[in-house]
Amino acid sequence: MKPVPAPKPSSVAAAPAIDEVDAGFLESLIGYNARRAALAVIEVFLQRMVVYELRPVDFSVLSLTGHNPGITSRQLCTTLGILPPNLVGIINTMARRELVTRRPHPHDGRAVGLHLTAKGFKLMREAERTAAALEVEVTSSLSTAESKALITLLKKVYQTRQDEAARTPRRASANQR
Amino acid sequence: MKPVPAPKPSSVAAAPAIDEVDAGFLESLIGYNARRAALAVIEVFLQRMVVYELRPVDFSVLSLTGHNPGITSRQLCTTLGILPPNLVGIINTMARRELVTRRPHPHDGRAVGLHLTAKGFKLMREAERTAAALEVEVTSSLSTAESKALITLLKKVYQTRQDEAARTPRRASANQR
DNA sequence: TATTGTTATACTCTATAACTATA
DNA sequence: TATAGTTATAGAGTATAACAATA
Repeated sequence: MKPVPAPKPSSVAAAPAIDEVDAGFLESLIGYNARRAALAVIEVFLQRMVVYELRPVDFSVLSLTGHNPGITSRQLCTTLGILPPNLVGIINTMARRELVTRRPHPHDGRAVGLHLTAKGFKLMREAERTAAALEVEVTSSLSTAESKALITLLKKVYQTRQDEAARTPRRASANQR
Repeated sequence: MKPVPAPKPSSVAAAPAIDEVDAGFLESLIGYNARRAALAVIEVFLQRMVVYELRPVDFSVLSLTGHNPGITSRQLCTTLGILPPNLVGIINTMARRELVTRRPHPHDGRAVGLHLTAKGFKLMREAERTAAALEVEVTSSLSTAESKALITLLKKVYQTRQDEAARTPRRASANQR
């Protein structure tokens, strides 16, 4: 983006140098732009959540469990698009930190209901407040209407994908993301 | 957010089961929605690019090199937000596949200019066509105006983040996400 | 027979340190 | 001294297979 000295009118255009990268094609793709935006926001998220020792997944599990007392591992996996083996460690760590407890499921002996402790709820409230503040910051270049529109459009994209995947059963219900 | 059967007026609310997960809070966050949308689109992208043996990074490198002949590794890294050590293997593989060649940089003996071979250009054109087709598909639930708006809004989010990071030099220019 | 939760493990992606050649 | 490219390696994140307990 800086002013560049005019290219030497020299002869051999054999292997010219690039001074301004043209990423035009990539920037026309939803996937590319959505990934860049997600990474940019998550970068800030990571910084702000360090004090709570919460990674994005941890935050998601905390928030979902707080708003859905008794939720099962399976439900967390389906909602967040993560695999059961990878959730075990997350829950274990949170249990060791005394943020969540496992209680027997009311009518399924295989399943376990997850619940936040008082400490867990306190952390959830603080972390959600921080996330909400961060949200305002990250959307500072957008109007309120634009922020709402952005979220609506993003949901349309992934919910449509999700529905189509459900309508095209690969075997049963495709598990991930 | 779907209608939920009225809670049984039963007695012990000890450990109720969750039948519909409320992800309301998470769904209010740009980062969460952008990540979900990116993953949904990339999933389709992965499937369609299998025939070309191109992962998203490979595609990006191929496209950028095709549109910017003579681009350096450093420029690719900066543009795509990947680290130099992780790019080496990508370029090596693409060179082994005879898609790119390394040529001396016109006026910097340390740098190497990257160029597509004829085979590389052919693959780039095919892959870009596929990506463009996929784009139409993935935005089927959006109007043309909505698709354009979505991309504009996403760019606003990450370009603002990017600019602020540049204005707050942590040491020099913070390289990575 | 199918599903929940779990262990063990492999694979991919991303990050850090250190080296060389050139500027 | 700083930068471009590279090597080796460490660490996260994500994936598959297989098992016990329950449905």
